[in-house]
Amino acid sequence: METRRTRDLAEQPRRQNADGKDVDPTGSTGRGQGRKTGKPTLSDVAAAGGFSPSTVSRVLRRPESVSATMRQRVWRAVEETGYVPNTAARALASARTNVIGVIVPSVTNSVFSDVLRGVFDALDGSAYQAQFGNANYSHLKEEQLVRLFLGQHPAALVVTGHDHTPAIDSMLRAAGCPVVQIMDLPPDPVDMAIGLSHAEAAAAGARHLIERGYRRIAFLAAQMDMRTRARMDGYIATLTAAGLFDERLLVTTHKPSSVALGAQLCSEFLSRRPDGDAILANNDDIAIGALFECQRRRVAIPDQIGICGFNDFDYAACVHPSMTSVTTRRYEMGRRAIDMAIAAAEGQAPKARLVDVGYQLSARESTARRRT
Amino acid sequence: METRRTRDLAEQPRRQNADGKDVDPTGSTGRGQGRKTGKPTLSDVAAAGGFSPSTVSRVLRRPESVSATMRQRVWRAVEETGYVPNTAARALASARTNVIGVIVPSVTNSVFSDVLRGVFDALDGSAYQAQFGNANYSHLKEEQLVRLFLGQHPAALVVTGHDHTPAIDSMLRAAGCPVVQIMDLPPDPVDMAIGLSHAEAAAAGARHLIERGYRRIAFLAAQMDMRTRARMDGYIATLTAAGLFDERLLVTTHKPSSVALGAQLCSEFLSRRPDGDAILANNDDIAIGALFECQRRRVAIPDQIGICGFNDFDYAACVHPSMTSVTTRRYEMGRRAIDMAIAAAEGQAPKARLVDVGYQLSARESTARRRT
DNA sequence: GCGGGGATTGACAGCGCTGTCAACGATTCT
DNA sequence: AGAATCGTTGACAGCGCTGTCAATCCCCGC
Repeated sequence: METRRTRDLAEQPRRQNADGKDVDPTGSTGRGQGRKTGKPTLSDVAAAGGFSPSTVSRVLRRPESVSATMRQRVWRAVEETGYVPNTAARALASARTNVIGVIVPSVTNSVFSDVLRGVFDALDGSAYQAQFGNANYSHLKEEQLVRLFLGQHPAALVVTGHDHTPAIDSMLRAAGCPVVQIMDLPPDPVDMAIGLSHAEAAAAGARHLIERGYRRIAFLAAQMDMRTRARMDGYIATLTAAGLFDERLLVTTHKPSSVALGAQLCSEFLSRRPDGDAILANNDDIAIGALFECQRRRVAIPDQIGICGFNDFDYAACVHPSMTSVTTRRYEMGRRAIDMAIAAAEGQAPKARLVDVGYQLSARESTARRRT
Repeated sequence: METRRTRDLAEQPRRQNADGKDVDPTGSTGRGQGRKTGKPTLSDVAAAGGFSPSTVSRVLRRPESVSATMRQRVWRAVEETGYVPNTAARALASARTNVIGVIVPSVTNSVFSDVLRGVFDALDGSAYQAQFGNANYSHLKEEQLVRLFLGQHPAALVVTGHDHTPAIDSMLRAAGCPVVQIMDLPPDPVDMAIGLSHAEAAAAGARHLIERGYRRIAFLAAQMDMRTRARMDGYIATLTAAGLFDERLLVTTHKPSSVALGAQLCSEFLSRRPDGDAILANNDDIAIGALFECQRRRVAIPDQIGICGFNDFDYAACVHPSMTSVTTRRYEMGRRAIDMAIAAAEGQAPKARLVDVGYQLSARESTARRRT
């Protein structure tokens, strides 16, 4: 803190007394300016307006419990002093905060940036704020974050997925605050959950490809997290049922998902199975990478190879040829998760513990093969 | 809080006394378990181990100021009680926090998700955490956020850009904590800044197109924020200097940037200027949207139209034809901004107040026109 | 063998706010 | 008119932690 001494503008009257005499223009009993931070406190406001700190607190917390005249006077005093409540003091005294912890496995992944947008929008205008944790697809990191967040008495916690370690699971179940699991439909939700069945969604994509006449359908996936596995399961089940499954159709890696990686996986598939005729991608970035790779190789889409992505990012509809994808409601999950968390934090009984936001197959040109 | 009663696992011994008698196994003077939250407090740890709360606090804050034996005993007691420090109490007592406020204009925009990734990585392993604010490209919202964040005594503040309102500017200058402005090179930094000259970077893109023989070069832009304007200025200056500027080459909108919008802007340009031969896009999503639109119209890239994007997102190199773009170091800005903030928060003098991370032109196929 | 100095540890008073309870009119009811 | 009631406001004791200052102890040199 030595590095910069910005002048403290002291926008408000600061009854500083360099000579030791107490200067209190209001003549009230307030204890004067806050000693530590220099910022006006509740008592300063009370002193300035001539009422008790309790009243000021009340006006700020539950205005309806104070008479209209008093409310007006307090508001004026708050403005005059430029008072800003001290979050830490409030949290300490009330043993609660307005912080909702949100833990996602990645901030880079477009999937989660859509979720975060929903979160921000839901929070906007509410009295709550989010604290984000990036678990980096690591259980260890997730555990640290849950511990850290819970230590701060959050109003609620939003976590991604349901494949927690036992330690995390028991911490969540003992959290003492509402917990919302997002993205999945856990069989045994900790508290509340909002998501979709990734297995079913992927199965729908696979079924679509089969219906369009494709037979040798690869599954391309990176970042083998739980949702990816669930999608793979849905894919395998569908292809097996149709008598089309073959181990060599699975092209996966543990590296994080990206467009470049999609191109790579596509290359691998085409060299491994030169007769391959379709791709079900675990994510749109993989799908679009595969699409570009096909274009580079002058492989015709959708006639030689059909491609179905997953998630339906905004560019899926824009590429040429436009890309078929399984649409997921990521924004909605983020938004409603926070709505549910806030409602629960305020004591409302949840309308539903488990919300299925579903999915939707958005068929476009990349799978529009003429039936064979 | 009525909705769910998760059992409080009370992982640690909780000297609860239902019958009113005080049960204190240690026989020490500690005041027993915390009444409010039920969680163990500093005094509980002290009581459990038989030393004073001050000592425990010291071991946690500045271990080197305590004897090795004591340190060991305290650590053991902390583990036994499962003690987790109360952030609010610490913040209140010490009038400081370990929170670094980070305000960005958008979380959806890939530009900022890269920055955030840098922020998360820099924070990881440090004792600090971030609190994010999404200003939504609104000065009003930004002002609220700055006020809100500053009210919480952050350890530092990271803000985007430098076109703040006077109110924000004076709040930042009076912040009393380190402030890092990112993305730009402000002529008069509030405190510290890390960024690049968007005008120069865009000028480099424009120069590249001119060198490649393009003459009727459009500037496509959405989300007319300050950086977009700076880029437009760089573009205009370069084209004007080359005698190539024409108002009708500017195709802009205030809508938020997206791939779909890029396609739209491209359409508009092509219909407005059927003779247009190149596009300098303000952002890669605009550029890629334009590229797709050209493909849809069977306009040859790079021969009929050359396209240069901005930022160099990971897919720029993957599309077909691969896309020329001006590379910016977004991850680095996020990462180093936090490093600078932490260093300053810990009293170190900044190595530099203004850091220019530069840019780089990544020439690829989309501008590889045979010279005319 | 005793005083001085440094290294450790403990005591204590808040940090700014909230929740609880008491006090105080102003009504309303009997 | 007196009692009971309601609606408001104020007093006060912490919430759990830290910073400061005082107390204690140990080691050394004279």
